[in-house]
Amino acid sequence: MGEDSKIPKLEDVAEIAGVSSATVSRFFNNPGMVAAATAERIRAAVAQSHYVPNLMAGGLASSRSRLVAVMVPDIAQSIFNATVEAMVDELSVGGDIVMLGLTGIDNARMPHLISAALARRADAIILTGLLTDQATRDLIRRRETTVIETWGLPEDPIDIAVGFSHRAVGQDIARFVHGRGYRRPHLLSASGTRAMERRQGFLDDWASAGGATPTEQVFTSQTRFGHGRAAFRSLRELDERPDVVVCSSDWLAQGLLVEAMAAGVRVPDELAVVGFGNLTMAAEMRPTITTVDIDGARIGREAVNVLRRRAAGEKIEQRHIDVGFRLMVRESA
Amino acid sequence: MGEDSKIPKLEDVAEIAGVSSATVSRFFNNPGMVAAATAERIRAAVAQSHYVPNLMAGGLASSRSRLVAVMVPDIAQSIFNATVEAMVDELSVGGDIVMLGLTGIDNARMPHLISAALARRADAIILTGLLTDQATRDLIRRRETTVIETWGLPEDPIDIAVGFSHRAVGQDIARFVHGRGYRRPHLLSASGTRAMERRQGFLDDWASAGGATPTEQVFTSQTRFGHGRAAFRSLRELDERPDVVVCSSDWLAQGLLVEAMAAGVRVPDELAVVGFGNLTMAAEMRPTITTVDIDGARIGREAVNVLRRRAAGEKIEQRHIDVGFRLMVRESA
DNA sequence: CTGAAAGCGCTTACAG
DNA sequence: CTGAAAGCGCTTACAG
Repeated sequence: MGEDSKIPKLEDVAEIAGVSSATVSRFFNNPGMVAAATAERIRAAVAQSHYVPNLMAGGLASSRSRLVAVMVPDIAQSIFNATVEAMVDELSVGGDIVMLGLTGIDNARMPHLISAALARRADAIILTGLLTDQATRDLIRRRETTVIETWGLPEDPIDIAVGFSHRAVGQDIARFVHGRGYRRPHLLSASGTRAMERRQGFLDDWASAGGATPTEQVFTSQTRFGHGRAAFRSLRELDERPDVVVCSSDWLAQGLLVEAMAAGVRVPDELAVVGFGNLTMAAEMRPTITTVDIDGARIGREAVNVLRRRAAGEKIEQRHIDVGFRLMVRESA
Repeated sequence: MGEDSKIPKLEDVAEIAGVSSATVSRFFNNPGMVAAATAERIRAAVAQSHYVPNLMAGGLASSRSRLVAVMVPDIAQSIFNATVEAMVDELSVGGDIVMLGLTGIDNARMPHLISAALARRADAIILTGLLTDQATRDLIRRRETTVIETWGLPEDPIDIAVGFSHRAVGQDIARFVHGRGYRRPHLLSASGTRAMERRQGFLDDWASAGGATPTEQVFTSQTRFGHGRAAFRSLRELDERPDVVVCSSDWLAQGLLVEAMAAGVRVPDELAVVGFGNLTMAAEMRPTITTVDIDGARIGREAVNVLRRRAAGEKIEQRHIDVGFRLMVRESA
C-alpha cells in the first residue's frame, strides 16, 4: 500500500532499470533501437513494477491514438456482424482497439458518434452504413481522417470504399430467376438506398429480358421475419399469384417460407423464394434458402488491410475495392 | 489551407472568443461556471473554428478516459448481443465510448484485451464471460479498476456482478419438465462453466423429485445447429428413447426440431424439446420453442447504471444484482 | 545505442 | 466568474 499502490509510470520503470525514460519508451515503440542487455533490464523492471503504458499520454505525444472507430446501425440481428468481428479481430492483433458506434438503423446517431471518434483522434473511421449528413462529411474531410466505407461502392466515396455492387446483385438475381423459367416475380424490398439499388438492378434486367413488370411491396421499416409472414398472406389475395418472391433479406424469405409450409404450399414448385444475405439459418432450415452470399468477414479484413497499408505510408490510388458476391442456389428457388 | 487547415485547439477558440483557455475548458466541462455572455462568445468561436476537443489530452489531464471496455466472446451469433447493444446505447448518450473486445469463445484473448483496456485507462471494464486468468485478476485488483461481471452471479465477484443464477435456471426447468409429466429426459449441454451449472441444477432437482438419472451428452465445442441435428439422430439409436430433450441453447433445440420434423416425429407428443436463450427464432419457427428468456438488454442497462452511480460518488454495497429469468412455455414442450 | 529537454493539448487547484 | 501556471505521462528530434 501507500507508495506501492501508486500506478507506475515510465519514469518508475526507467529508475528501476537504471536508464532514462526515453530509452524505456524506445523499448516499447522501437525495440530495435535498444541494446539487448538494456532491453533485458527494462523487461525485468516492467515485470517487477507491473507497468502498463498510458496510451492516452502516448497518443497525445505521438498523435496516434491506435483507436479505430467502427460504425454500424445495430448488432442485435445484423448482417454486418461478421464484418465487425473480422475487423475487431484483425485490429486487436495489431494492438489497435476499436470503438464500437451504434448509429441506429436510420443512422440518426452517426453525427454524434463521428464527433466522439474525432474527439478521441481515432486513426480511422470505418462505416458500414451511409453517411448522408453533409456537415459531418465536411468535418471529416477538413480533418483529413481516413474513412473506409464498406458494404457498398458509392460513386464518389469520402475516401475508400470496400464492398460490392448492389445493382449487380439485383441484375444477377433477375437473370437467375428468368433462367429458371419463373415469369411472375413479386418483389419484397426494404426502403433503404442499397435495397433500392438491388431492386432497380432487378427491374432493369428483368425488363430487358422481356419480362412483364413485377408486382411489388416496399417496407419502410427494417424487414423482419414478421413482414415476410404478413407478405405471404397478402400474396394469396392477389388476382394473379406470383411464382417467385424476391426478398431483400433472408429474414423476409424465412418468414414467407414458414407461412408457406404451414399453408401447405409446395416450395419451389408452387412458389419459389429468393433471399439476400445468406444468414446461417438460410442453409439450415427446411427448405434451404436460395440467396446471395456476401463475404462479410472478407470485407472486414480488406478494410483493415487498407488501413495498414496507408499507415505504412503507402499511397493508395484505388478508391473502390470490389469483393463481389455469390448466388447460393438451394432448395427454395 | 495553410494556417486554416491546422486542427484548432482550445487556445485557438479562446483567442477568437477573447477569453483564457481555462474558461473554454470550463465551458465544456462545467458550463454552470461560465457567464451566459461569455458562453455565447465561446459557442460562436467553437462553431467558427470547427473545434473538436482532444479527449486524449483531456483524459490525460483529468485522468478520466470516458472509455468503457466491453469484453464478449464473439458477436457473430452471440446471446450477448442485446446486452452489448444496450450498453453501447446507454454509454454513448452519456458521452462515453465503448471499446469492443472480442475474447474468443474460449476467452483466450481476454488477458491481452484487458491490458489494452488498462493501457487506455478505461474508466471501467465490463465482462460477459469468465475471467479465469489469475495474473490478469491481480492486475485489475491492483489498479482498482471498476469491473462489472455480467450474465452470471459468481460467489466472489471481482467487483460487482449483474446476472442471474444458472443453477436456478436448471432447477426451474427440472420442475417444469417433471410437472408436465415427462419422465425420461435427455440432457444436451455445452461444456462451459455456466451450462454446467444449469445442468447440475437440473440434475439435483430431478433427483430430489425422484426421477431416474437422465441420459446425457456434453459438447466441448460451441453448441450449434448442426450439433442439435446430429443429436437427434443419435437419440434414435438409444434403447430407451427420451421423451424430452433439455438443450443448453436454442440453437441445439432448433437443430433437433428440424430433424424431428423431417423424420415425422410429432413434437411435443412423441418428443418434447426445451431450449435456452429465447433467440428471436424461438418464437417464430414452427413449432415454437419452449425456452428460458434472459433480459439481456436489462443486464446491459443495469451494468451501466452501476457505473453511473459509482461515477457519481455513490458507494455501492451490493455485490450481486440478480435480474432473474423467465421460462417461456410454447409449443415444443 | 542513449540522455536531456521541449512539447503534445488539455484540466484544475489557487488566487483574485 | 475568470486567468496564470503547473502538471498529466508520454514521444521525439537533437546531440553525443
